[in-house]
Amino acid sequence: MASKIGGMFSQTVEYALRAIVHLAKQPDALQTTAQISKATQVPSAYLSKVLQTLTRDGLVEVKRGVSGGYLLNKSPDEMTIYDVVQCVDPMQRIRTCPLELSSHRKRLCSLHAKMDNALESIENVFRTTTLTELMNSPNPSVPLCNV
Amino acid sequence: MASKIGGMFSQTVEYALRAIVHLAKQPDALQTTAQISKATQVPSAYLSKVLQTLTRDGLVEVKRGVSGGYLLNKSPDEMTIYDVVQCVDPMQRIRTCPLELSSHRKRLCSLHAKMDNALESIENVFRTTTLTELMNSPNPSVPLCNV
DNA sequence: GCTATACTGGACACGCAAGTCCAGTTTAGA
DNA sequence: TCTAAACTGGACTTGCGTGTCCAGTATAGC
Repeated sequence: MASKIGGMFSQTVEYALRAIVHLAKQPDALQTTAQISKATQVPSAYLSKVLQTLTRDGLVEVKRGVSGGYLLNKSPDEMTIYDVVQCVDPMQRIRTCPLELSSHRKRLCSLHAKMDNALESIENVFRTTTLTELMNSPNPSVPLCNV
Repeated sequence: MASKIGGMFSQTVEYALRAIVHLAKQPDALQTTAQISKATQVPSAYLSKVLQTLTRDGLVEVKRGVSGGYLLNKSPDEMTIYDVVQCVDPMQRIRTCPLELSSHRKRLCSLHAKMDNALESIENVFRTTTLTELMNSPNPSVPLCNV
């Protein structure tokens, strides 16, 4: 079992992002679980669960039966990393005191305020990165593509 | 069992930070596990494990036996949130491709580069926040203090 | 030195994330 | 209509994070 990415992101988030990026790169051809699994190296039985989650939230579209498969359900420039993360393993900003101290109800203490700052900065990165940006990055290594 | 803070930070990190902040506020008196547990509302048996970890890395000092307890081992302005996090539940920047695709060895693909950006921004917040800053924040709610 | 206080270390329990497996359902195409 | 391809849903396993408990050890103070 692979452990968490950077000690912060769940394995499921990593898998979902790989799958979504793969679908974004194949806009015209339905991709079966087996195909996505091969391309992304995500275990296929588990990938199947992840794709079900993505389907339930409408991020991907599914066609069952022979010659079925998955398709991205939006334009890649309308979908962000944040959308994917929120679908499979939602991050929540800290809005109330985890200790439920009454005096912290309205305003977080400095500790939790700082932790929430950290979450906010992640949220900013994720909300502003579309799939299109991931694919068109000047970075020479294309996601998932071993060339 | 309480779940993860913001879906990102482990419960252990939250507990360790509460304990450290409590110790920072009591620079002159050894604090027993029971005292810290009461102040921070961390289950004492588990807190004891967390304090052992903090002790092993030298963040706190322990004195055993009668009238023993724990003490912060550094000045509060020399210890950051990052130090505590790295001690109990280290975050690691993404430096190599989680898929181990050979072409990604030297340079992360845009997806993992973005995820690492997110980690970097957390790291920045945590590295630059000392315990002193947490205690002297203009924020009216003092950490852990229900007043 | 005795004793009560307090930490240490190991064993154990529980729940959830990750991962597998399979019987059931849907559907294109022959 | 039959069949094979492909997704669906549920049961099951495993490992780890969280959390408990207890016997052992260290030590201050009498």
